Amino acid sequence: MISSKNDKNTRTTGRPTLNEVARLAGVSPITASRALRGVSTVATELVEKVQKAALDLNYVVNPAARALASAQSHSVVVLVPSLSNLLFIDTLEAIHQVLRPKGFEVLIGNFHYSRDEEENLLRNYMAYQPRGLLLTGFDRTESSRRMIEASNIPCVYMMELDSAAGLNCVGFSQLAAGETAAGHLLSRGRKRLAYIGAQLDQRTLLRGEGFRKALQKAGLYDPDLEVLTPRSSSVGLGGELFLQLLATHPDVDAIFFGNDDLAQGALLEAMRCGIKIPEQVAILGFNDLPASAHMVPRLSSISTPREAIGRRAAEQMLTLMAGNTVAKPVQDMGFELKVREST
Amino acid sequence: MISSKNDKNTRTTGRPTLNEVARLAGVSPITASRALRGVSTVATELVEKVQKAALDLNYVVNPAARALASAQSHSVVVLVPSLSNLLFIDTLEAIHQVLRPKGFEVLIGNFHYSRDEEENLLRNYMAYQPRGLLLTGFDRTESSRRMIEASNIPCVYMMELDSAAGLNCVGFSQLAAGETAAGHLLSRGRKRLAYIGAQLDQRTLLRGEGFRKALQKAGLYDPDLEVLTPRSSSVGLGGELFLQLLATHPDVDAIFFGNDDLAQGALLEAMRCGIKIPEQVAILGFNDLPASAHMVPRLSSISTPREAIGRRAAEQMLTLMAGNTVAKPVQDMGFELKVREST
DNA sequence: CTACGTCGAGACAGCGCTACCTTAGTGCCT
DNA sequence: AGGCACTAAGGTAGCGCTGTCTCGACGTAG
Repeated sequence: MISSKNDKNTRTTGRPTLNEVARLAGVSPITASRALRGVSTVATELVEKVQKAALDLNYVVNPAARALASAQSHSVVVLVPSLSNLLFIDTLEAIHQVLRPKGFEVLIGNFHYSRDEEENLLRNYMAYQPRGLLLTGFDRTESSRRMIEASNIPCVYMMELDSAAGLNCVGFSQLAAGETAAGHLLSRGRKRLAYIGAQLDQRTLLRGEGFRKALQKAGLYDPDLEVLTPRSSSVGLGGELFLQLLATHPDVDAIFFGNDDLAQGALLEAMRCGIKIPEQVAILGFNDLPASAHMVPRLSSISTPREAIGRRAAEQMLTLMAGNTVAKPVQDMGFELKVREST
Repeated sequence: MISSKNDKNTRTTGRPTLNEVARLAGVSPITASRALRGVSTVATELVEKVQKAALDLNYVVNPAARALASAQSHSVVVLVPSLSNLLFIDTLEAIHQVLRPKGFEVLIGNFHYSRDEEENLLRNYMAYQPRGLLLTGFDRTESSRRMIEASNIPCVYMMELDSAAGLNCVGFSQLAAGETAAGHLLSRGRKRLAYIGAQLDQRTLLRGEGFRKALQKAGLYDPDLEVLTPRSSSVGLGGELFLQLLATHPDVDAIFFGNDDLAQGALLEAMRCGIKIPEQVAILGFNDLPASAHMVPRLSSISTPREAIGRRAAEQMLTLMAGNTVAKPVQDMGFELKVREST
């Protein structure tokens, strides 16, 4: 019944199959499969023969067939809240760099800082039976959480640590970053410190919280100087909020911005209006985006290890996907205060 | 032999299958398949029954099995030269927006402006038997070209038009953009016009070429005022090149930058050094990045339809993947000169 | 009332690969 | 010397889905 299948069946892909490789190498298909996957129980000599045959035929596995037979895909889903500020690009790049060489396909989803959209993406991407999930932060819908739980797919959380309870996560303490920001501005002798944050994602809020706590401790907290808006972070918005704040509170002498683009916008508006930075107002940014060091004056900022987080998270994911547990599931990658001219 | 498979076979995914949906709906598996795919030869009544059953069971197709059986994946590969300036993000987003709702999976590859890396990505991604290729520009290795040709996979080229010969492409004329830039600066009465470009990708070169041609026509072309560097485009680099050029050619009175980040860097350095923009030097950018309108002075720029290009390219791809030919394979999406304070 | 075309539904088989089990072969202990 | 654990290779079957062929039911024309 197997005999001759020499007719031109249009259902095939036309590409060489593992069977042909095996035939050419003079081994059974299953041995060829094992040889190419690097399963240990194949003699070195045979492995070489198979590899040569595969090369000769220009063979590449059919991922669909592999996924079907093994009930496992080779894809890892990464969900990020935004691509349009450069924050997550570095992280994504690093993830690619680690995962691609190991044969994993990276599926990127952008949920635009929307919990519902994240849930949607999650639901959609679950269909691909991903081997792993790389998620941003801990703030998500209950359904999302249940879906992740129920799926039993290894999951690494990126960017935050503050609410890591027995989860695998790689990031830094957003709270501590906020405290550091406050500490730095206080050390400059400032008394009227404001926080301006946009997007209002969990991380922005946590940074604000850290900032607030530090100010409370110093007895300098004023809720009026906390400007939060759900609008999305941008240079234009930064300038706008900066001017608004100064108009209503002319005595403000330091501002911590939740993201560098906001701070950059503030610097530009300050220049336009002749407001002296840092003499009148000290300005501190967050994330240390590439342009920040070139602003006038050069923007002080808290530099975040975005690339390192991506790399480490991907490495952790590899460990988890191999069925091992991670020795140190919570990885604090820290952050670094870059003091420049604006403070 | 088929009889009872009631034992817990670990090879299954554990998710509901089409068979179970069919059983619940009281139809044959193949009918269920057709019903869910929207194949026309199924009675409306049955379609509804199947859809209800699928919903009840929370059924989602197994893409691997589908791909294997139909010898067709549902993935589309998009290769872009960079993610780290915002250029291609808008395009990618638009592509996602069009392709995802149609059930296509978007695989993103970043080739970092390297032809070899693009070839590599192409080779790797070919293994997934993508249904379509969305590529950036026409400048690639001969092997890449052959691979694309041989694969017989529909392909849409984005961003450029200038060398579109019978290919499907969506973009705008980079040459014309360069000419427009020159025309604008000339209309401001400038005589010593420079072009500063980085990265040296095909598009940057084409814009330079358009710019040069226009200057030659005006009899104002000076090769010394053409600064090209393979270094990657950034705010810092822009400032650096700007200062260098002014140091060696203090008489320059207008500069067209190949990308806005370079121009932004120039504006910042100019401010730092007290160089009056546009009085001493007019500065024109390219791409109209979000921050440009907020610079001091506000940066004039040529705005490019990045989002529209992505959308249109994806739509074209849908047409091609459906087996149809595109009525208008070359789509010129144009560009728009935004005149602001810097010129 | 019969013949024929059309259309909706099902049976069958197979896409390319790998999990599982079996078999053959090796060395080592009792 | 026989049995046992262990390793290396192969045989078998099936992952979940869809392309293709087949069959039956229905409606219309002669």
